[in-house]
Amino acid sequence: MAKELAKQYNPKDVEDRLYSFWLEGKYFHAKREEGKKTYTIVIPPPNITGQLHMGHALDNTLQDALIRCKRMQGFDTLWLPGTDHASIATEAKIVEKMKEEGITKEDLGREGFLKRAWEWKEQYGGRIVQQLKKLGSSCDWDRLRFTMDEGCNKAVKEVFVNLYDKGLIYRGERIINWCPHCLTSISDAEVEYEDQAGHFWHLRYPLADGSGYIQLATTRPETLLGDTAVAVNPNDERYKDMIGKNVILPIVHREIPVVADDYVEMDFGTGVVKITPAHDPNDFEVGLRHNLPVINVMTDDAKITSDYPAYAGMDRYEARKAIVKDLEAEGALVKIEDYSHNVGTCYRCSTTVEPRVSKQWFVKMKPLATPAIDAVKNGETKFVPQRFEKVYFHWLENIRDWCISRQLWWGHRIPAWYCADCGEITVSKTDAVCCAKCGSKNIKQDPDTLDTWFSSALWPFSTLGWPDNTEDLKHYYPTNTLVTGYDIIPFWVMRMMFSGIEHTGEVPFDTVLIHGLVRDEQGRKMSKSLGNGVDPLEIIENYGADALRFSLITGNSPGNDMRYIPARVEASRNFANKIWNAARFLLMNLKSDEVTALPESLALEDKWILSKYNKLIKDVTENIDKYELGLAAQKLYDFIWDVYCDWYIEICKARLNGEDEAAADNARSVLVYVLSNTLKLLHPFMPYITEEIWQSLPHNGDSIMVSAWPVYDPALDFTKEEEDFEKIMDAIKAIRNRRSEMNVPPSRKAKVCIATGFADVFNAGVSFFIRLASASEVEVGENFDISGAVRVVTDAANIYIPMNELVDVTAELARLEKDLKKALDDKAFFEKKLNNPGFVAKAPEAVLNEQREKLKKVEDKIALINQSIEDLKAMQ
RNA sequence: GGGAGCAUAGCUCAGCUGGGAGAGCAUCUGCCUUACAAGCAGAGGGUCAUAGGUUCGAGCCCUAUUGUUCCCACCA
Repeated sequence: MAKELAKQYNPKDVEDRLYSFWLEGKYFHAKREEGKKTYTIVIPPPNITGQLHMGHALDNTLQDALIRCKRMQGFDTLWLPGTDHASIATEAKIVEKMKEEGITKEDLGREGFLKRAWEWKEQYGGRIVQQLKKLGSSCDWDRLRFTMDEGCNKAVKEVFVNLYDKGLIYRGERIINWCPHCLTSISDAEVEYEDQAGHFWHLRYPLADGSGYIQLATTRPETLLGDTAVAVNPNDERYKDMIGKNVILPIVHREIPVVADDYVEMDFGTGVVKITPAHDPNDFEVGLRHNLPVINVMTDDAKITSDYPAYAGMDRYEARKAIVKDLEAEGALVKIEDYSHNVGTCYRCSTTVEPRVSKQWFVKMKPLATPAIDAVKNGETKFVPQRFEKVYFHWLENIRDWCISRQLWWGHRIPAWYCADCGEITVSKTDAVCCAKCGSKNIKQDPDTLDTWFSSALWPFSTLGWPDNTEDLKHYYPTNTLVTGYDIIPFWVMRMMFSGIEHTGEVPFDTVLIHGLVRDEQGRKMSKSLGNGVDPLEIIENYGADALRFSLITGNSPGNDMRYIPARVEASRNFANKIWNAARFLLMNLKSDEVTALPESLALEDKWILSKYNKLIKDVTENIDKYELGLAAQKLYDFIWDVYCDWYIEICKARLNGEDEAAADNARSVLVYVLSNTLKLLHPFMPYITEEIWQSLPHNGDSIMVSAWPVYDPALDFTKEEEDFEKIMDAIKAIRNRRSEMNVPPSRKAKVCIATGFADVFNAGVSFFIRLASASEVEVGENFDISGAVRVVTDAANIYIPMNELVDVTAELARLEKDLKKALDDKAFFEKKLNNPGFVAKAPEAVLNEQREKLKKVEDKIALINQSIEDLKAMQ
């Protein structure tokens, strides 16, 4: 048949064509096959505004590898894809775009804005899906979901109402994190803290009775406008008699009390804290304890309110300057120190968060957190690597109520209506038309939307049809593996866990596979502002999806960050090319398209490769089962390149080019058998090239992706033959080594005489020495009486290469002495170990035997070297 | 302040339940050997951060130290 393939693998000729082929074959589609075990992954839904980045590439490569493997192993697999509406991120982008056009949200109104947002979603929401396809992701696209589609909306309302009815959702006036740029509240998890250089302003507040001053320090002097007390520690002797007195707030000249509260550290600063309940979470708590008034001094965009005409309209930093100046003028400023402190910023826009008291909706977390903690503690869900459990526990154990309302339009609108007549709140799954209490039609829906993570928290079951008890839900829930980065644990993993347990009574997945970040070459986080992001699509364009996938899978261990190193992608590309060329070689030598069985009579080398391949199946399968994908991929790399290509193909050339047609046919069968089955093992990692080659080789079935995963076969365990063949390999390596040391070019052939006690083994390998060890002819015997030969000794043979003119007996002796010394050192090493009574008594039998065998081999080798040395000496 | 990760070849990193240290890239030496120069055959290069400990045996387990990265945290 002699098919002609291009000399180099060209992914562009292959990828789109095969992806279409897979789609047409509906191989990605989950069919709900009765009687099969299920395996389900729900995708971490990428933001509709997003573009594929390296993090997605890694995350989805891992998922695809797992799902493809399980699919081949016969599971009823579902990889459910979808996208996230990403309320705050998307709304910010749209607003920004509108700004360029000179329009504001208010210009459009809610309806108009949402229309625009949906248009945006239609335009860009599909982009990321297309990009995931370029990676080779085998998602069930027929089940593509969106966090704001009809089903997810239904689930969101159901959950909201359920939690409200149980008293787990409430509305309250609390201090929350407010982003003055995004103009919305954000949750604790959405605040990122960073160290910022700032100042410490030391101030003094005069006591109202004129008996002196109290001195304190602050990093935010502008909040002084809202001070409603100063606090000291109740045990602080210095201030004991001031407790209960009043001080006069500088500038504002309002009298405020001195209160005693444990929150104040005596050793820090002066031991006095100004209390601004409206603008600091701790002060808010102090305020609650002491019934202090809450005075909000800022507008929603962090400008001073009109209550303070001198500063009204100034933003918080302008106001700070002005106030400091005024404090100084009033003599209230004692000194200014440089000070570095932790400042909360918005995780979306990096604006400094302003703590603010406002009326928001909250989820009561404690009752939900406890079962979620237990589920991981008792092993219902496990983290891989396990250490990430700590992050999970830490968040859940210290959790505060979750602020879920957002002052945004793009998202799930809160299903609560307020009655203008009686003030009752009506919470309903369906749109309310009248007040549930008084029946008044004068009701208004809450204008706010829900935190985007509120809907993602339901993702593993909302996408399967919940709250309806659909076939998919019955079949595929709970899901199996959740794959995500460690940075998403508090945002998403934790919330899916408590939501799943609360609403379905089951954990949403049994395993959370955590991976790290993909960093740039210098180890920096990839970011837009640094401009150091690497575009996975560009890499696919240049090197192919398989090369990208393989380099993301190998060379890192679960949970650890990795760097993107171009040379590694190149190495993976080269690996793809290597496989490609191995296949080309086979195709050039095959005679038919028919699948042939393994031959009845296997040659030594056939048994060797089959045995190696058989062990590979076991190793790779075990590694994947343990989520050690990097190890599995590495083993495949080594097997294909070093074992199959560098040795087995080379060895087979003798038979393929030989006279014996039957022997050549046998070689063909084994070559095809091993390659096409190894391709199956590699398929989860490199789906395209494996499919392309598998299809061009003799095969049964339509696609490698639905072929059966190879299984370890005890009948292919040829340990004895493996050892025998390795005797030949050792000899070939030793000859090559010695020739290289002596700078003998491969073109210079020489006779090889092998003195060995394993004559039958070496006789079976004669042709290999000719092809791989530059032998002109090979003679195998027990003893040779040759003068002036180059000597090579292995533990199984004494090899003579008569290249008289090259032989320098002195040099030859020196080499042998060197070999001998090494062998004697080895012998001493093993003897020492085996003479250690502790070792013999306590080491496991297998280890003992292994060491004994190694000793035996080295002793054999020493005997052979000694013999060779004596021969040479006799000739001198 | 609490917690976690990392420290192994010149560089980037593997090393699964402890049994004589590995890969890719880089370097050096030979090779266009009719699958592949994106290749083949060889070679050099490591006190596995430091100090203790457990063990017959430690890169791996324990303790401390140093350096580094990250996460969390209310010291104004």
